[in-house]
Amino acid sequence: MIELVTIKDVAKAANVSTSTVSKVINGYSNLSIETVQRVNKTIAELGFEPNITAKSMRTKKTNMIGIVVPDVDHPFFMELFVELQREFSLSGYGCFVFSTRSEEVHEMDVIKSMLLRQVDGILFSSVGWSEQITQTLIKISERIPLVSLNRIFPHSPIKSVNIDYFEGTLRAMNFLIEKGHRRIAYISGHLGNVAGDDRLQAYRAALGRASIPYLEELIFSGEMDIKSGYRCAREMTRLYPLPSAVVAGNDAMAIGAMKYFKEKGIRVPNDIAVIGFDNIEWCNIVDPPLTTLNPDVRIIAKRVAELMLGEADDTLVLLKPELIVRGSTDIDAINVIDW
Amino acid sequence: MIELVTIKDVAKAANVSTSTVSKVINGYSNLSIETVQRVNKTIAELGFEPNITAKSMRTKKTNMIGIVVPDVDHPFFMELFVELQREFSLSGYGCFVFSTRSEEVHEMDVIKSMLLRQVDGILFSSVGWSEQITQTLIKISERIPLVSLNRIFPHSPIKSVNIDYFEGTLRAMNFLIEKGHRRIAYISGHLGNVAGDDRLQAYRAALGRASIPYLEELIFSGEMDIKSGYRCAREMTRLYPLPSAVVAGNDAMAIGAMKYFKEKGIRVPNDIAVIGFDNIEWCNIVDPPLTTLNPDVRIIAKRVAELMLGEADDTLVLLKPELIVRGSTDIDAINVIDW
DNA sequence: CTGAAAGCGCTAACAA
DNA sequence: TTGTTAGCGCTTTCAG
Repeated sequence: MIELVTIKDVAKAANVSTSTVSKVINGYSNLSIETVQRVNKTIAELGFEPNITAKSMRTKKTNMIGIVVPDVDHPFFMELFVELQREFSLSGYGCFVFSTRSEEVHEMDVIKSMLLRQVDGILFSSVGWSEQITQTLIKISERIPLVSLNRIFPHSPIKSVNIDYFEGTLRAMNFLIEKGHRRIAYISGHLGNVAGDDRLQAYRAALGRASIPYLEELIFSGEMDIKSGYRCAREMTRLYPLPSAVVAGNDAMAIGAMKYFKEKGIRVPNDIAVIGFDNIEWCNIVDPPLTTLNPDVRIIAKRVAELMLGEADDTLVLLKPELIVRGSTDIDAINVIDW
Repeated sequence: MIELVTIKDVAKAANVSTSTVSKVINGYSNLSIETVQRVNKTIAELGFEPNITAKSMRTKKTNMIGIVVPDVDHPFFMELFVELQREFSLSGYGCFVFSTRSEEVHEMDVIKSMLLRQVDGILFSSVGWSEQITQTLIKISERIPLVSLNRIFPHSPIKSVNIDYFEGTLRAMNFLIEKGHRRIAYISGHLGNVAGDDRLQAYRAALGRASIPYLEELIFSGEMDIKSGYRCAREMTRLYPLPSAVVAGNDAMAIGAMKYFKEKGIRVPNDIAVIGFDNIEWCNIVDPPLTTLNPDVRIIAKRVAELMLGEADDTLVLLKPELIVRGSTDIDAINVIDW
């Protein structure tokens, strides 16, 4: 089961050369059936398992994909990681995850350790726009497939899979505006971070189209986590009048905000409607269930794998998230769960 | 930044032999200061990075740890993984995660892929008690360090880190009994799974000590996830009278149960008190916040790393979880969050 | 203190 | 159809 038998041992036992064994292992065609059978039998008998490290060294392929996310702890990236792992394992690849902890300073370190591990491909989810990192990534992409999540690198071999945050946020805003909301707050990710910017633009655009003035005071900014949402909500309650709705850059912040509102007796959605982004599992657990945009992690993972493994010709994928209406915006939303 | 410069290039450029470069890299002592400096300078100039694969091949060490959990999706294992990764990276190790999806049938596959990847150590969280797996693990443990989570392998080199589920459950039960609860339900993990058994025993023991009869009808069993908790709660409401408290094998099931109660207008803790196990982040988010047992993931990760890397002499670690009282058992629990 | 040489386990021309 | 040979990039005796 667990041993140290090498290709050499197999060769000797089967009375063939090591290269023949190698060919059998790798399924070459020009081999006599008889030989193949004999070698396979010996392999089974000796319990031989090819040494992947040695193989990697020769072929310069590790069959490992590096996945870089801002935050492994975050439910969205967690769910994404699980799907990616599933997806890549279908093609015989393993996955490493690395977290930049949402800080640009860590991005270079993470890149270094992946390169050190000789990954065959990288999925990179950027935090910021640092020129140095950008150049490094472009350079890397000339050697190994690099797919970027939610950031486009023009004029480079870097392909990208993007959630259409603009469209998503627009949908959320239009939904609220159609319901009559006029005073809508926005809880953004860190401004200047990749995670923050275009969602906020969509917020502005939607207001513009509805001729609602953009008010600086309605914009809050956090770190994409529950705690930040909670804090932003606290800030928000200093406003008078309170906004009638709030859109958050992701579910975690929306959930944090809902928590604060609940503590203060502010009712969701009666006093304030809330919309998140990501459709993480917890949207269904919180009370009321959270209305959100669903980017469909499964599809994302599939597209990423396709681009990475060269199974698709696209170089840029843009995924439009679907609005999922639940109790945090509609008091009588029917939230059927098939449990 | 990203290159293909080898030890050979460095050697040539620095006018030394490859073995000298190797020695410099690995910090050998018997080298003239002058040489070391020159080599280091060249290394920097050429931007040389040692090829870890080649190194692994020679040293037969990959510096990778394999982590096997029943379910990566599960918040508890997620949090554990993050901590383990942090902990092991301190010693220069990377981590793979593998999920057995809580099914014994997948355990062997997972073991195989880890072995194929030549991991230097394994953390294994068992699902069941299969004899075949047991034997395989013992065999592996004779070659590489194997640490088991929550399961003890007597008479083998397998060390283990264990959460004291018995003690924890006892604490939960005693807490409830002291508050006057007599009719206490229990939501267990799958019986026959490692995750299920001793917690249920503690439940029984606590009842026994308080001279409360054990009733089969108060025992429910699920799959350790939210959905299961929800379903068990649904079953439970068929009972008359409703139990005044329920203890769940983990937080996810407790949270699922709370969700069902909420939907049915059964108030927690007024109508029924709820206690979970794990102290995952979401305990603070749900409403009311969930009383639970805290096994301290951070400590677990630390101990695991110690045992794995041979930094501790223990062979068995037993961690007593602390009861954290929140609103799901005490209507006026003060749940201070330092947000 | 430094270098030559052998080899980790495997693959891939190239020959036979 | 099969075997010979030459490494991949690094470490590690062992000589010098």
